Amino acid sequence: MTATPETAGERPAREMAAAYDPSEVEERIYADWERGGHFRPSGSGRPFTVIMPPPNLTGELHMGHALTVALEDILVRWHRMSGDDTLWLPGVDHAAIAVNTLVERELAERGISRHDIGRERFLEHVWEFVTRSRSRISVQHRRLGASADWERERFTMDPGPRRAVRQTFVSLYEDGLIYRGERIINWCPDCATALSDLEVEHADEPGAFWHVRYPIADERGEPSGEHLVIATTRPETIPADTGVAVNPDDERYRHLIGMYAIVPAGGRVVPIVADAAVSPEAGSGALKVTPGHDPVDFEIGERHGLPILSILSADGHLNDEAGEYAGLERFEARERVVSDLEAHGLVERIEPYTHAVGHCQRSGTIVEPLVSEQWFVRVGPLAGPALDAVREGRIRFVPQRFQRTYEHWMENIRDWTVSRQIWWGHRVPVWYCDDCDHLTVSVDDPDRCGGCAGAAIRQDEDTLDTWFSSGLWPHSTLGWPDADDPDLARFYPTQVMETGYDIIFFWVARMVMLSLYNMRGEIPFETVYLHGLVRAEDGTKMSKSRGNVVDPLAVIERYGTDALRYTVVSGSSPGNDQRLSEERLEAARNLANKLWNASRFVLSMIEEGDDLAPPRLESSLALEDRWILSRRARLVQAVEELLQKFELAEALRHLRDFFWEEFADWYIELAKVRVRSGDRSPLPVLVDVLDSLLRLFHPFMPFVTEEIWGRLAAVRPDAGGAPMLLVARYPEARAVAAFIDGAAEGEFSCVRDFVRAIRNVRSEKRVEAGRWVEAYVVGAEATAPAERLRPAIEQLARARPLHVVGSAEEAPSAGVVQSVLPVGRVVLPLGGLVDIEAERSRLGAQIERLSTEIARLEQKLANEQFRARAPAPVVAKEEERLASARRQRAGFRGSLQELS
RNA sequence: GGGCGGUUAGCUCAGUUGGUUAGAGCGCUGCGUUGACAUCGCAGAGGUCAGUGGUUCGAAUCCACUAUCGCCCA
Repeated sequence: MTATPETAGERPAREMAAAYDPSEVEERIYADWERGGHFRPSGSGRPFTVIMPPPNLTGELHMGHALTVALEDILVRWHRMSGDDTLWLPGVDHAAIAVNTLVERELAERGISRHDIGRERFLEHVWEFVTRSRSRISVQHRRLGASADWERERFTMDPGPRRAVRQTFVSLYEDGLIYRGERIINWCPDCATALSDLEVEHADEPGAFWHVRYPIADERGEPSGEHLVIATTRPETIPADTGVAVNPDDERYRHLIGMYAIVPAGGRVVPIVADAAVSPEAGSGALKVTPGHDPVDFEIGERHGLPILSILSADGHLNDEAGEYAGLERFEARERVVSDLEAHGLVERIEPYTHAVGHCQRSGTIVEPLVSEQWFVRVGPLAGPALDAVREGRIRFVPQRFQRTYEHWMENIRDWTVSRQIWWGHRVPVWYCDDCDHLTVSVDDPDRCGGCAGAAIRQDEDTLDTWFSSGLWPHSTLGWPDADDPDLARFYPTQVMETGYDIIFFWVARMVMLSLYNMRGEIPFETVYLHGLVRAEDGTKMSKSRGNVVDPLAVIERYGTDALRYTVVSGSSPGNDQRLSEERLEAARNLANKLWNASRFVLSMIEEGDDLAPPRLESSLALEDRWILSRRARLVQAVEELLQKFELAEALRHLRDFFWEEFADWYIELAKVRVRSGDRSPLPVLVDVLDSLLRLFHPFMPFVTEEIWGRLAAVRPDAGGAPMLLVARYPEARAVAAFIDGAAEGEFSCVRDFVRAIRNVRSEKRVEAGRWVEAYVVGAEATAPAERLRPAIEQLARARPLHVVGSAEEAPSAGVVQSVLPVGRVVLPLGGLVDIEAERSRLGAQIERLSTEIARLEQKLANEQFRARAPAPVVAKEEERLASARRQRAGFRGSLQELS
């Protein structure tokens, strides 16, 4: 065939490169979307709101963010295309401690400490950093394809959210749910601030039990000559001991209760008390009580009126209270105390001991429990409603198992330390008065004391835990506390909160508590969708210290955004971790390319004058058309159901399978045959199914689909007048349900089996791929469809001449290779290629396989219990399988007989 | 110590009301490139679904126990 001159109709395709090049497409398309204002809510339809978890200011976006963006963008694009009034509100978190530390470190490089320059100057430096960092995050989000409404972007330090923080603090204070008190808290000497319990990570570490002798004394402090052995893991805290405790039921020590002990470092005489909290099994069974530096001891101390000694300063060095150890760093002090004790013969033995040690989540430093005056949120009263909302099903977890995790935490909740000794963040809105004791707690900066009206007031120096402001995120971003904000009325409560399971307590739980509190019982979101971690290829957690962090932007450069999104989404089953690998990224890139090329081909087939109106259900439709349209309808249905159930990866798998294995591998191949013979009728079907596929795929792989769809729309504009794919209508199951055609599917699958059977025989018999072979298709009931698709079978199986016959008698039996199928058989007269012996054993093997199958089915069907209890369709199915297996076996037996 | 999750092909993983002969990607084997795609096509090999016991007509799926790995909480 000679090359024909290109027709005008081939124009759109000829512009398409032979391979999809994301770098040429993505940024241009994103700019078009944004310029078109398509990320704003449409203003009509049911509201659908997602508030984006605000990434930390500090860093580059990582794979976790990429997954978040991908999952949320899928939901958002799907709802937008479904006609909902969709709002995806992005934001950024000020990451108080992290940023404070980062900027301090930058300054330290220039030899400056924040205290040298003061609060105001320091904050200027921070804001400078904030501006740089925010723009970087924003660019990264756009590269990921996030269709978020940037005009509504919020920062936790914006005036609105700031006001929300203050209002919440004031309300909680007035309701008695926030208080200031001297309590034992977790102190990070590195960050020089208090931390909440959640910010402390426990890790088992090898340490030791130092068994130390405490001499016994009478009330005048005179040694009695006796001593008591106490095991401790932290000997450096001995100078802060203010008591010794034993279990009241412990026979060994009962006689010592009421006596005194001499603290072996410092020589203080302290009382020996009885307390049930002491476990007789732990260590020696006697406990040194250090209320200033241990949470359990703090409580024991309170019960027995023991004084609190605090020997540690903010930077982790011992202070003057530690006497001779003052000025030593805490671990140096440990060594010194131990060596002094040893010198005095007071160490009985040292026992290796592995125990859980608390580390600062940010700096990794070992945290010190110490007594300090801080602000606390009394969370108990907030936890009740937060539990109810979940138990009553008003808030739902996906996957559901996390509900139990949430409930367990809520049920055992403890007061929340919210003040931090750093400057970056929301400053505690409390003013102290130099003239009276009154605390002025106010939303607006006061100029005089609320108690005595004096002007000598000072604001609290501390700032609030970052999570305090992010806990307000679902409503503070929508305008609260301004009750008149139209966004709050329209978009609250939100529908989905999608985030990592690792921040259920930090964030999700607190959002529920604080939102219910501020919004008078209205929930912040209906569904909490939790995803897992994106791990490195070897299954380890990505971390800077391991150096195995994969940068999403680097991946995008190499594979494209759609490939990245496909990879992380297809690998994510809710709540489970996944591993990222080069292979999976390559597979995803290949899919994008396949989509591109299949589309390129379909578009290239379109000619001027082709009727491209969507196909309608008519009897004139060819079998394969009815088949693919039926399959599409089922696909639309499956995707719709799966998306509703948040089964995004499963929906994507259905899409991929339909596209690749049905549309590309079969329908397009069949269409080629017709079009080459001059039949234009497949065009409307090709175009329409491609159009649906682009729409269906779009939320998952927005760029490649938008790019192709633009070319498609140039020849067949959207019926609804959509200017771009992201605002075109998403296919709905309801609209295509009528195309479901079981008969067409059944007939087509017979034809497909015939083609496969012929290919199979050819391959087994090593017939050269290019060679045409004569073949018989024995159709039985499938004769009519086989006849109708004769040209397709010829082409796809490279079988010519092809004889379609009704029964086996009409096909030759000598010198042939046969394959018997459930619906019929194929017969290839391969003459010299046929090895009779090989053929005989091949058929024998088939017969044996079928016999086993038949025996199994017969036994099953003979079982009265099965017939009585299994549902009728299941029984019928098994019967059909049995009949089919018997037919096939009969066919093989016949063939075998004819061979001899 | 309490709770949760994983264990399915060589590797990474799907498998959501229990019902064909358990699937995919990658890898592997054979064949294939003049017409969408070698970032591809066709054909194929490969699994006692961690183990044991139980429930059931029927179990990868439900229950119990065991082993092992991991996570969270204390």
